[in-house]
Amino acid sequence: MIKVLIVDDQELFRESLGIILQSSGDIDVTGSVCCVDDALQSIAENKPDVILMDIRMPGKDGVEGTRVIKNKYPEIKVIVLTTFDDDEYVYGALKYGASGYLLKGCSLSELTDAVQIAYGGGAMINPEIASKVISQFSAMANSSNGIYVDERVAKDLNENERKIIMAIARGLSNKEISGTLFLSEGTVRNYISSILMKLNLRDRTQLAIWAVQKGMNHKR
Amino acid sequence: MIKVLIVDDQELFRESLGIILQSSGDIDVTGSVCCVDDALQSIAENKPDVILMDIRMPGKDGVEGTRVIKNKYPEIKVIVLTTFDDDEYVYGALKYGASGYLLKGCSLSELTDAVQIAYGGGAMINPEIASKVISQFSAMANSSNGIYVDERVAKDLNENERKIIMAIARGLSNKEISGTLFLSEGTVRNYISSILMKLNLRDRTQLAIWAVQKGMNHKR
DNA sequence: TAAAAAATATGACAAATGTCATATTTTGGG
DNA sequence: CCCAAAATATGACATTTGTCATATTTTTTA
Repeated sequence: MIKVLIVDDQELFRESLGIILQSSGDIDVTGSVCCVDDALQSIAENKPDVILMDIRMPGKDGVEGTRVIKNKYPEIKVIVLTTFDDDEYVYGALKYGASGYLLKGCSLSELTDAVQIAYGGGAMINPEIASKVISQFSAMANSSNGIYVDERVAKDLNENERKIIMAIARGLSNKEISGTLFLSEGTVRNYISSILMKLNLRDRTQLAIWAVQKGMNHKR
Repeated sequence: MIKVLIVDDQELFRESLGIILQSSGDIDVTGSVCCVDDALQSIAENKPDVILMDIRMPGKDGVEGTRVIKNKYPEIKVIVLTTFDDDEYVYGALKYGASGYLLKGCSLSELTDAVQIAYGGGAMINPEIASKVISQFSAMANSSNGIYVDERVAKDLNENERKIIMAIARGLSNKEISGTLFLSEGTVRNYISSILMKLNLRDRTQLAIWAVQKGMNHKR
């Protein structure tokens, strides 16, 4: 029996999904909660093998949830449930080690397949999503490469900082950046210094790596 | 009818696959060739919708093949066939826009599904491979970012050079690399200097960017 | 408008990086 | 064993990078 926890803020969806899965044979739904915090509680109690996690939720969203959970329980597999137009979330969740990505509109058998595949160490990605991943994927900041940046900090970088990061991620030197952005070289250096401080990185190379993985190395 | 071209150097595999697919109903195998060059010929004649391409082939391999074909015929879908331990190739092919990645050991129905999904604009990735993609995927080198390295030169980098590049792509300093690879810091610097020369790049940041985009920033 | 906040700049400095010429050591044929 | 090639090392050097304290300028706002 594979122990499964469902995390979704819509009670109706959550409960009915639970009932269906439960009746599908080799799946044991050990919990069904509405948010990440409740999930942590339930995990501690029941130690599920696989977690089905909605991506859009009030409070911590599924991406954050995946991060928190995989961080604390790396052995638990997380399958992310999403609607078709949730692009922004896709890469984040994969980055944190989600074992799959399923459209909410998938069939029951696809879902149970995904649970079993995830349980076995594989990953299931809906074809529709896979093509997005392939075409748009830029990178995963995978903690195994040592470059980790707090998303919240990354979020409130201002316009200039972003421009400078993009420039670095395209391989420009300080002098070139200075020329491009019409700032003195010293100012550019100061900006970089402060960016590195904020993101807790050591040098422009680490910054470039992070930025490339975030797909920030493209004009437009 | 979906027109399919098979590219694989093993004649037996290629021919039998062709026969099976042909008999599966809505697939029309318009060609079955042993190498990329022959494939280009066949494409010109038959304009297939989907190409099944082996990854290991003498001459141009499947990655190069995907690149060449997608470059000339972006509308043709390429599904890459691989064995389980072909990690090195995976990211390359996806980068060039492959519409799927299948283990050669997959079932016939998985294969026909994949063809249909690819034809419809989706992408099919074997669960086993998907998990690798998720855990190791690093980035797609999109030529629009200005860091270009001659593939032929890149190909004959030796073991140590690769190790150093990987280290740089993970954000390590020269001192750290020296410690990791048991070389003196000076030697590391010399290596880097020569790598930069070979690849025609200016500094470690550009090298890191390139390497990350090639997916070289992961252990093992 | 005056004060406060921000953006931008400067210069000094230490550390890291990249280049080069030149050893020294290791290794694989012959 | 010897030699030549390779891998590795060293030191000197110029440049770039990152940090910091401290201006100067511009913008915002009270």
